[in-house]
Amino acid sequence: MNLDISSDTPQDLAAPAKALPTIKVACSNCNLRELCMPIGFNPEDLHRLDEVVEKRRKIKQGEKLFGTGDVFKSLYAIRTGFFKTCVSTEDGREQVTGFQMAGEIMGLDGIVSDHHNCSAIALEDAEVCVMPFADVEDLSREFPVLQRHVHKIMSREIVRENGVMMLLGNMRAEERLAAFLLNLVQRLHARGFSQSELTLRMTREEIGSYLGMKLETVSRTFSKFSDEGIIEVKQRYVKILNPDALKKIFNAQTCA
Amino acid sequence: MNLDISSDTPQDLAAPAKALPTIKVACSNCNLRELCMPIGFNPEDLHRLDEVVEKRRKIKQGEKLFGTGDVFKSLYAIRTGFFKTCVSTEDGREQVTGFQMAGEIMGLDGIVSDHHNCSAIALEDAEVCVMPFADVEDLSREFPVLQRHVHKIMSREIVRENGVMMLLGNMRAEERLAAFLLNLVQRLHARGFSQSELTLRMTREEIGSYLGMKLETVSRTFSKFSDEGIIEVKQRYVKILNPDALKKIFNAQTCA
DNA sequence: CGAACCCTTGATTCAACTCAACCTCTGTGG
DNA sequence: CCACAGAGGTTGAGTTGAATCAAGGGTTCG
Repeated sequence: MNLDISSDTPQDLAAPAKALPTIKVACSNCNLRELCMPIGFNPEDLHRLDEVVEKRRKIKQGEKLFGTGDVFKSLYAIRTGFFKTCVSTEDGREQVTGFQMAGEIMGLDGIVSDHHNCSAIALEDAEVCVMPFADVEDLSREFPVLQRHVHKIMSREIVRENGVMMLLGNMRAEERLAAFLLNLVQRLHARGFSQSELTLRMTREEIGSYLGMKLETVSRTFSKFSDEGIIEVKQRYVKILNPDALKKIFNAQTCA
Repeated sequence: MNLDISSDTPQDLAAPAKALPTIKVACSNCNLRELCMPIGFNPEDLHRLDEVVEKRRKIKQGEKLFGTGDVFKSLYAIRTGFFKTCVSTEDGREQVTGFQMAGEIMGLDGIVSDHHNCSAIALEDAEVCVMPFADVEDLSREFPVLQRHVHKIMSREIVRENGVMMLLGNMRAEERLAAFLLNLVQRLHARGFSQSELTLRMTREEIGSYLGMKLETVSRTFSKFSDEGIIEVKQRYVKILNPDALKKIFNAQTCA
C-alpha cells in the first residue's frame, strides 16, 4: 500500500504567512496553495484561480461542515483545522471514512448525486475555503492544468480508500494502528510538522471507527506499542520512538 | 448505505443490438452507451463521442487487463464480461477492491500517479473499450455534459468505496454477504437480468477477499441463508427466495 | 479416469469484542 | 482554590464470531 503523497504535495509550507493587508479571499497568495492547488499555473493566469474560492467559512470544534443528505454545491479546501468524515447506517452505526487536514479537499462524495453522502465534522476549530463546484468545472474547462488537478484529487481519494479497504479487510489490529500512525505522521510532516511527534485530534473511539476496531482495542494496542518501546503515548500525545519497528509491523505482521 | 445506482443508469439495455454492418468502434451505436456515457448529448455532437474510444480489446478469463504499477494511459469501459480489481501488500496478501460488470469503468485509480494502483483481472472472457484518458480530458473540456459525467463516475466510485468501508468496518459476516448479494443482483437487474437469480462469476475466496472474510465463512454463511430459506445456492448459482429477509439482515442485524 | 480446483462441513483456537471497574484530565462553579 | 462532574482513556476478566486446521465431496477438463 502506498502511503506516499509527496509526488503531488510540495512540502515548503512552513514558510510564515505574510500578514495580509486585507482579508482577501485568494488562492494566489495562500501559503497552502501548493498543497491544494495545481502547480505549474501560468503566473498571469494565477489570479484567475482566485475566482474558484467563493468565500471562507469558519467551523467550530464539533460542528458540522456538511451532513449526509445535504445538497451538494461546493467542495471545501481546509485552510486550518482538522476534520473527520463519516457515513452511517440506518440503525445508527457510524463509520469514520477519513481524517482530513490542511490543504485537503472534502466534498467529492457529493458530486454523483448532488447530495452529500457523508458528514464532515470539525475535530478542532477550523476554516475552509468554499469552492462552488460549478465554478471549479467552468474554470477547469479553461485550464487543463486545473482539470488534471481535479482529476488527480479524485483519483487520489479512490486510491486512498483502496488502501483503507486493504487495512480493514486483511490486517490485524496492530497493523492497522501502525499504518494509521505512519500515515498521519507522514501527512503532518509534509505540512512542516515533526516526523516523530504528533498530537491526535480524534478520540480512541474515532480512531477505532476508522480502523474497524473498538476503542478498547485501540487503547490496548497503543499500550502494547508503548510497552515494546515503539512509541510513547500520553493521552493524545504520541511520539514515535522506533519508526522502523512500526513499518515492520505494518507490512510484515504475518511473517513475524 | 446506498446501493442504488439507478439515478444515473437507465435500464433499457435489454434492447437487442442490431447486427452491425461493420465492426465499427463507436459509442454512438453502442447499446451500453446509456450505462457508461452521459445522456443528454446533443444528437449532432454524439458522433464526437466516438473519438473517445480508441479501440476495443478482448481479455480472456483469468487474464490481466492491467496490473499494479503499469503505466496509466487509458480508462476502460466494459462491453462484455466481468472483472475483479485488487490491490496487494508487499507480503502478498490480496484485497479484492471491487467487481465490475458491463458498462462500468475501470482504471480511475491510475490518474493520480500515472500508474495503476491495482490490478484488473477478467473473471470471464471479456471485451473492453479503451479510452485514452488524454482524449477523455480533451473532449470533456469541450463538452460540459461529458465533463460532468466523468466527475460523477469518479464520485460514484468514492461513494461506493465509502459503503465498502462501512461494510468492512462495522458489519458482521451475514450482513456483509447480504449486502453483497443485494448489490450484485441490483446491478444485474439494471442490465436486464433477473432480480432474483444470478450466477456468481467469482469464487468463494474472491467474495471473501472483497468482504473481509475467509472462504469458509463465506461458504458457511451461504449455507446458513440457504437453511433459513432465504436463498437457494448450488455452487455458483444463487436464487434469492426472500429478498426482504436479506434486506432486513443487511440493515438491522444488530437489532435482531 | 484422474488431477486440479472449488466448495462444504466439522472441530478447535484465538483475536478482538463485551462488560465492568477505575483512572485521568479539563473545565466550571461555589 | 478546591470540589466535582463529565468526557475520555486504561486495564482486567470473560465471551464469542470468525479464523484456522482438517477432511471429504463435487465439478470440470484434459
